[in-house]
Amino acid sequence: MVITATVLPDVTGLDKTFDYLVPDDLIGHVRVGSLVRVALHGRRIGGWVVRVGVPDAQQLADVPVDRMVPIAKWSGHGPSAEVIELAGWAAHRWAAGRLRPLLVSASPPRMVHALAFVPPPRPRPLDGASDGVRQLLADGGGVVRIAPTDDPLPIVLAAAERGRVLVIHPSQDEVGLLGARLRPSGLGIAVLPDAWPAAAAGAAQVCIGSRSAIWASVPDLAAIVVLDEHDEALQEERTPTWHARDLAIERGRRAGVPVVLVSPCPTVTALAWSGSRWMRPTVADEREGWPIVELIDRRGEDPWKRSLLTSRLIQALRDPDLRVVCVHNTPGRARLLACRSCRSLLHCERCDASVQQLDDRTLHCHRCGTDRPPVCQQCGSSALANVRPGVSRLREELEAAAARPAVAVTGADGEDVPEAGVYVGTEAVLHRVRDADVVVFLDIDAELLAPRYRAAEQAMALLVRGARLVGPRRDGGRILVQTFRPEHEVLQAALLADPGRLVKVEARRRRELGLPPFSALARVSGEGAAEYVEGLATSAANDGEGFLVRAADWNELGDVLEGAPRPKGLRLRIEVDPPRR
DNA sequence: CGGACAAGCTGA
DNA sequence: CAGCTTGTCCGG
Repeated sequence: MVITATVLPDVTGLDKTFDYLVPDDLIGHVRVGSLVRVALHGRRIGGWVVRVGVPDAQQLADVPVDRMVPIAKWSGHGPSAEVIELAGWAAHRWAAGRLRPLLVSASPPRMVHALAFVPPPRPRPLDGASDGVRQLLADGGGVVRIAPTDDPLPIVLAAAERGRVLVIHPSQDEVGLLGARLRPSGLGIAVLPDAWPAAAAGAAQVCIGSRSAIWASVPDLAAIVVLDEHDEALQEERTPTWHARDLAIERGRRAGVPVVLVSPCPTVTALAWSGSRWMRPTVADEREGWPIVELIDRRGEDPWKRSLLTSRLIQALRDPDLRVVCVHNTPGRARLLACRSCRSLLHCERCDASVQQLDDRTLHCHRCGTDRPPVCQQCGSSALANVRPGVSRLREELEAAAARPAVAVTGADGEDVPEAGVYVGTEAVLHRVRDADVVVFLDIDAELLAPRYRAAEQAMALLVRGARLVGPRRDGGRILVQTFRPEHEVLQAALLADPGRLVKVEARRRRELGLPPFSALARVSGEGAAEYVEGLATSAANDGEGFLVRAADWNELGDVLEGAPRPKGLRLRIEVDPPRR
């Protein structure tokens, strides 16, 4: 009896599987997920085995056995059959059109030739495990809301009581720290991706890693924990734009194991999934885990004298004992300029987009790249008002107001941030500065009102980052939020340490507008986008740079997106759950 | 993807 | 018509 293997080549652009004979000496080695080398079209290439067994009639009709060649080599262990199937689901869920990028994420960083399989650990109670989460896991898992400065370790331990667990955290740094903290527990710890072989052998009870770790192969998985479920870093930025939280939910469902999603500000997506299976701290405990939040109401300001430097902010800046971090998501010097004499907004002469000021001599158009001197094209005046200052201009103003040095921090900079009492930067400053007494959101409205369906949740996530940087209120942690919308549910949620206020409003809004998770959304862009959306079964709305495609649910969206031919030779980017729209 | 092969263009 | 480019097809 002949055994064949269906192999997906590890070759970009070759989205097709091929059948090979499994030679007798490799039967037993070649399994679904195995990495192999095969001959194809006169060359030798690597690939994944996606099916093994007696060939069915269809396979034999495609290529008769006497024309099949044997697999040339077994290269190493690859993703488990469970993960290969999950990748197949994900390919449809995120309209990947190909399996390869998903299998790359699921494969070991280096070839693994031997795995010493270890029997699964016996469930046992662990010191420090959370009782509440233990119960939630027994009931099938769900959402756990914690305060921003709460320690998630008791949640991880509660999951680990059940056996082997997969723990996902959006930040690789945080993964390393958590791994180190778990080591003394005596549980085997595999920090992915390096410890891929230990995880795959079952040698670790806790397998922990950042988003790609959701693809780790773990035998007899007993639970999955996703920490900081709200964090955008859980979504892959390249296409297919898979999300570790959604993969965790599906993986848990398929394996019949509980999934726990943990966050200080659970997303509407998480709560729509969990239904009534969610828990939160007591009101008092949650409040304790937040810093003091002060809203600075700017509504009384004269619109033509608007300054980001409110008197409350200046007061904080002038206190030499306070380390102040100011967040403003606008890089550069000035992003929106108005003429002081004729009061018109400056715009690009060629393409009409708003221009930004790079330095004292140059206005730059980000859209078409045109540079010109900083002069109003309406009246010729060179007196310009900075309606929306960028970070480098702000640094100068903050330094003057603070009467002490201020440092600008942007995402583009290198490693070290110089020591200072005042920092200003885009949201990157929240990752780059180690600690602070006060975090100031200079213009949170720009986030709250951003034209993206997840804007409110993204703004909330920023506030949570700020909260972590300053620490809980008992240690004097304080965040200042300058706004014209003090009644906004995001700000009220932070002010009252009650993120439920946001979710309630946001869920209703999404439902009414037919936005995810109550529908499915994708953005199609790239030079082939226009031609591609022509072929879709549904209409697509042009949003300037690309097209938005909507469907009732993910299954339907996947069908729609895969139902149209992709234009040959033209770049096409399909982002399902578009993070930037 | 990358090799094979066919069709199209050029210059002598 | 050799020599070269460009395009399409196909792989087990």
